[in-house]
Amino acid sequence: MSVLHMDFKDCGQCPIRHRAVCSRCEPDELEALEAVKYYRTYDAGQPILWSGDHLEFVASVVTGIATLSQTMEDGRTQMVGLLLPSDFIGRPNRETAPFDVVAVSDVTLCCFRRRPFENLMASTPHIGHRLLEMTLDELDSAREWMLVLGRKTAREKIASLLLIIARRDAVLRKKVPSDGMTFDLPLTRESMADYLGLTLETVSRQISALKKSEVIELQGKRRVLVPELERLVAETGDDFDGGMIS
Amino acid sequence: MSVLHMDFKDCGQCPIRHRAVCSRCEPDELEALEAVKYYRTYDAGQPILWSGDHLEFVASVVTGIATLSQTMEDGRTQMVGLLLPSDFIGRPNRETAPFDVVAVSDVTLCCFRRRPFENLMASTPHIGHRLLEMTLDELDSAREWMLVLGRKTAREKIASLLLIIARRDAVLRKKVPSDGMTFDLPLTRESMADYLGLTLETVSRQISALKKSEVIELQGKRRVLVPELERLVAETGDDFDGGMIS
DNA sequence: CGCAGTTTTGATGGACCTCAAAGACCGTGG
DNA sequence: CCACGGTCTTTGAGGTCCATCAAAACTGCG
Repeated sequence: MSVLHMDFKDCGQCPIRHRAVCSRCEPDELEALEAVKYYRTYDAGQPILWSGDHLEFVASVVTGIATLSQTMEDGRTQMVGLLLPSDFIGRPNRETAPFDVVAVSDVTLCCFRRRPFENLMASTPHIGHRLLEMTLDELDSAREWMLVLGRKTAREKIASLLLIIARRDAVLRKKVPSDGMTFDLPLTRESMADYLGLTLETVSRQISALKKSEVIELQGKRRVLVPELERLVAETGDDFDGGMIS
Repeated sequence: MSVLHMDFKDCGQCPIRHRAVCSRCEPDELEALEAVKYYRTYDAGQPILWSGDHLEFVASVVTGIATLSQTMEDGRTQMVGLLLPSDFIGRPNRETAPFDVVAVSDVTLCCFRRRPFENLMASTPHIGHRLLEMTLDELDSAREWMLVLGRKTAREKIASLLLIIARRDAVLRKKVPSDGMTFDLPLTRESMADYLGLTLETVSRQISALKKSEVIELQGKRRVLVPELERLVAETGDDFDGGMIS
């Protein structure tokens, strides 16, 4: 951990340098950002922010995975986003967090105190432009997910989630999703259920069903092999691959 | 219609001047925008954009209501957004429309050809800032809607939708939602079903049920009276009012 | 081994969907 | 004025998918 920590103290070495909110910055802008940034780490399972918390910082996810979720008083939970490396947490000009943010794996954040960040945004248009672009992408993803939540069957929901994870995983290792690929599920059955608007039992049953139909194979409980990508895509209910990864 | 048309040829007279993407612009910036804008109108029911269409313009809704939706090949439809006056359609730096846009009522758009708009955005930061702010708000709304779609019961979904429409209606007439207020449903039962991830029969049944429980009264099929706002809020499943309108 | 957390599997019930038909509303034309 | 058709809405009957409740199997770890 501390080794990594060392590594990206210098923005030039940062693993998310080319995708994060800072990706468009010129060297001098980067220097200004570098002056107000600091790193924080969270262990798997730890909360990062509670809904309603005062926002003292905004941040980029550098490593690890976090979830964005909402919970009703009676305990019903809906995950509203999956935060992967380079994704942005928080928003300028807002005092409080609108959702819960929880570290799913060990997480490292690159944080900026909110006020200085807001000032910087006003003076360096590249940050604002990139943030707009990222936010528009997030909005499209959220809207696509609304179709999954509102209209898809349990089986289609599972297939959709598996496909998304498969694609993101492929992007991370700079490969193209292909037949025979394998990937790890970063989420528990319960988290998957919270993402999909199902119960964990239904998630388990549908994964078993997809296995039985030979759409996927399991290597242990968390590792998935996709023999034929086309068959998984067919199970999502979408007509075709839907135009690549986000 | 043509009277209105005359009215907002001058941005200074525009009804959405203070909320739309142009709301932060200085007089000279407004002049530049004014040079590339033009109005288009659509009759109720007309499509404005099909998913996949080449985007030649971006636009603000000036009057009327439009929906943003997605349809699967087998016909299942999910509405992913409701576009009201001042809401923005399209996105800079994207060639094609990601969703269908349909006029629900008669609609007037203030359009900007996309290229000139993109250039303007690069030179006038106020537009980009406002668009970022609006997009972040939209993203929060979309995420809140994911909880409705994923976790709420049919009755809670209906109550949530009614409350949202009630609040937006109150904002439009510059009032505060209150006991005894009335408002019109701009959507058919089928559109409501598409918004809520239900069937139109279930929507109808749950509206009847809320009427029977005296949470709402109906004046005709499209006009709703809310005797006690608190009771409607209670039916949404949310703990309390959730911090005002967006 | 024994325990806690996670996952699977089974049995049952209920919320919502599907199919069907009747009722309400509205404009058109006789 | 009423008949007529079209659209929207309501209501009913029955079935299905998924939630709920319950218990067993698996996994990792002290």
